[in-house]
Amino acid sequence: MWLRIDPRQAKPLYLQVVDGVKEAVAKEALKAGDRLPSVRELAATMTLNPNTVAKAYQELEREGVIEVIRGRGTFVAKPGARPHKEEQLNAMKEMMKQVWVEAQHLGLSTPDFLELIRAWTAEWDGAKGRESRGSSH
Amino acid sequence: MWLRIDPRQAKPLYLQVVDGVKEAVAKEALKAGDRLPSVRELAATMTLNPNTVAKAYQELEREGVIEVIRGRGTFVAKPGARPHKEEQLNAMKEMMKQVWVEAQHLGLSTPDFLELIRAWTAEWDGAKGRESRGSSH
Amino acid sequence: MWLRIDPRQAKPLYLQVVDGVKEAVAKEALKAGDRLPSVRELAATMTLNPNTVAKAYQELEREGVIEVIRGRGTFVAKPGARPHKEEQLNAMKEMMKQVWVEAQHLGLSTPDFLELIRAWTAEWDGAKGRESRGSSH
Amino acid sequence: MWLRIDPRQAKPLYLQVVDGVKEAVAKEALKAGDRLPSVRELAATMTLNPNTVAKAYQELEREGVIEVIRGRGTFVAKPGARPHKEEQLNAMKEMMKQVWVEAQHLGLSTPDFLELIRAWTAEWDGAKGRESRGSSH
DNA sequence: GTGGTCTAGACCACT
DNA sequence: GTGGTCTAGACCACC
Repeated sequence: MWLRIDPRQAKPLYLQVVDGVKEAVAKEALKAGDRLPSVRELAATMTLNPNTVAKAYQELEREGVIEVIRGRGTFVAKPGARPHKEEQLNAMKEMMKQVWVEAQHLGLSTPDFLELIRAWTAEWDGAKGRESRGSSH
Repeated sequence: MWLRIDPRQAKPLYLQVVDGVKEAVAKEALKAGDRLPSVRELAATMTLNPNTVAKAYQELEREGVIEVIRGRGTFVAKPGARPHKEEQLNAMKEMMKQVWVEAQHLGLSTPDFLELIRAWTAEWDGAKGRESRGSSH
Repeated sequence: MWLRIDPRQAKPLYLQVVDGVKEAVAKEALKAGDRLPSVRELAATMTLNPNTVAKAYQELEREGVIEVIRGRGTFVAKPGARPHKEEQLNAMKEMMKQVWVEAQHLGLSTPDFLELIRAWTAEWDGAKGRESRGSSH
Repeated sequence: MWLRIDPRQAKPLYLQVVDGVKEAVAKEALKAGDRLPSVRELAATMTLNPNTVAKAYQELEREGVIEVIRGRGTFVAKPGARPHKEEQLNAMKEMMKQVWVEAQHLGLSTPDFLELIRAWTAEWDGAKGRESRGSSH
């Protein structure tokens, strides 16, 4: 399964679902057109409240990651046509700044920092397609 | 002032203070040994409740960013001797993964992604010392 | 009840809660997976302010003694995987040194001192499981 | 010098002085009849406020560790004749219980725990007389 | 003056 | 229902 939920984490459950789906798509464990489990199915297999899953799906749809077709199911959307590009770039920069601040406090030099990121992205890129059983977290 | 608080953001106020101080230290707008405003002062200038500031300062002390000297005030700690290095590296990787996932969804290629980060870090590194005004957030 | 709070003691109330819970876990009056009273419940039964209990619970979570599951409650964590082992051993040694200093001032010989500790630990070990009533404080 | 003060520690400065003197006496770096520095001297060499040192000396006198002879100075008291024996034994047991609780949380077995204490006391006993330049803390 | 603790009471997000 | 955050205002120990 391309999703792992841990109720002990501080991150809200619905957000874990959102980020988990997005990660699966990024790692190509889920591809455009793939069908997602129904709200009820996912809730059952992950032992979540259906409301929690529904909220996650709503958020994913709002971000343009998935498409809900009434009566047919839920599908991974085609890339492109993502709304809010501007917003998301800003959010990304903000998150990136936080990462950078942490790196400074850990005493990482800029070259070491960039090299670390290069290695990590290589790892994640390498995981593409290979069913997303990821080393991290 | 090296701190900007926005009560409309979703991020809790005390966390904005924590991250703001850490960013100021990373950008060297605050240096080891510098005295921070007292809890009451900062609360007044930022129009926050003193308890909110106190909570932020306690968190910063736990992370080893600042040192509290009873009855005398709060000071930026010397770098090095930061506890929890392992955990913080893991947290950093987790955050970085999220950034990477977002980048994938924005359709950024890995080289473009790395170049973007390189440019951002150059910008932040360049801000060091220059009293941290501008560009961010 | 496995907790006794005395507002006349010098020790802060929230710390009494923290230490009380840790003692209950050590004496196995609380076991891994057991649910703790909710913040409001404990506050009511102990006639404390909910904020005080919340602060204690947060500290216990930071120390890895309990786990908070959002919207569901608070539970005793599994042992092992306790963070900060090193620091805690140092803190233990420091406290132990204080005990030893006191013993010297009371004129206890080292063998007498060790025998006293042996007896006390036997007493506390013996209390395990037996619902933690008695002897203490 | 048999005293080390660190204003960054959470422990109040006057208590650091109290405990430092008691430790020096326990380790026989200070012996009965030895003259202590005057309040002003100690305050100057330790860069403390004289009020802080005075408070510490008062507490030490209350506990029967030192004797102040007006016009002559302050001296380490003879052992025996310590007041509050009962109290102090209780306090010791309470502190010891805390140490034991921490040990339980670190997963130490009772024999390991006792052995650890035996080793530590041997170390401190061994330091007696040798000018108290101690490994710990 | 400093930070630390505590109470009271409110609002919110999450499940 | 749960815990998390925030405000307001008080008291205290320490320096």
